Amino acid sequence: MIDKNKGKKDFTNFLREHGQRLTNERSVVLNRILSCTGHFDPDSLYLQIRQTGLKVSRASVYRTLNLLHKSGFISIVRKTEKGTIYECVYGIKHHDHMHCNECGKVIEFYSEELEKLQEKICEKQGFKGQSHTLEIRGYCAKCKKNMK
Amino acid sequence: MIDKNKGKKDFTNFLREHGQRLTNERSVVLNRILSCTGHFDPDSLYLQIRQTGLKVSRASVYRTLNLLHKSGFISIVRKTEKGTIYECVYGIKHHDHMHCNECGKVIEFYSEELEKLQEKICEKQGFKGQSHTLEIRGYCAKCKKNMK
DNA sequence: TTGTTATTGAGACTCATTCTCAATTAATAT
DNA sequence: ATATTAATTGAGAATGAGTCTCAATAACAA
Ligand SMILES: [Mn+2]
Ligand SMILES: [Mn+2]
Ligand SMILES: [Zn+2]
Ligand SMILES: [Zn+2]
Repeated sequence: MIDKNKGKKDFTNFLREHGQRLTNERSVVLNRILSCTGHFDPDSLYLQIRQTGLKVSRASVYRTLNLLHKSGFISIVRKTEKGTIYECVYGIKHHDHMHCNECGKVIEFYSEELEKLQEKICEKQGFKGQSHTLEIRGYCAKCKKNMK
Repeated sequence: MIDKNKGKKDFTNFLREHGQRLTNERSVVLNRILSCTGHFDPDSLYLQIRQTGLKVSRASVYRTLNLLHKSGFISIVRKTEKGTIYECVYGIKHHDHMHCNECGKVIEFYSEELEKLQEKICEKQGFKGQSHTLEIRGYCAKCKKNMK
């Protein structure tokens, strides 16, 4: 389970280093994304927050998401026609995604071998890799079967 | 070099199969993207076309780019705040990208080993991979040096 | 506390992309 | 070739995710 107190402390430190403050609004958004298990989009997040009775404006949600992205708490899963999809990566093992073109299902996977190979490829180019996004698109097992 | 005639034929076939027609406008856009060596965005493409004296509306450029994407002539490199960046992939060997966070340089690379490994990983999940996008972000050799 | 400065929120604004619909054009039938 | 039918185009309006403005407010340091 994710340690929210540590998260709060880490985020505060990030903000401090940039001359910024931990406000109530930022704290609310932070808490919400630390509770998110899956992928999410800004507006759903906003609505979820409002449903709990807390008041944070859309502008602040967007602003905070940008901060959380810069500080590495969340990462962008993909950008669709309808907006950006994020996921919380704080205290969560890195993984990549497969995306079913038919039903939209998302499969998360991790391969040590794949990570190592990417590092090797970066070295060959003199490139210092920091992060990466790999999305494999195609058909999940179920949809694959239904196609015949 | 890319065979534009074959390209035209292939695109026409795609359109026919969908009850659509190869118009002058679509032909102009197709020709332009087949001449593109690097990455491009819709509006630059539109302006390039206008500069050659040809008349194609923005709406048609966008519409045709969508068709070219669906038919596999172009692929989306990345979506930025400022819009979508495409590249022509017709008759061009697949590759992935490294992106320098500092200077914006883009390195294209290809690794047979990486492709094979991805296939293996897909099989393990019962997933039928069709396409993928891998973007590695970090620092290019030059920027890496300038950081110290 | 007090002073200083960052932050917030409502709504205006941006701008890439899509939509509308009357006029036009490609493909097909006669 | 000409008429028929349906797809396509373009100008500009519309959409909508995300950003910006700025007066009011809250965080923080002393
Ligand atoms: Mn994920
Ligand atoms: Mn490329
Ligand atoms: Zn599926
Ligand atoms: Zn660089």
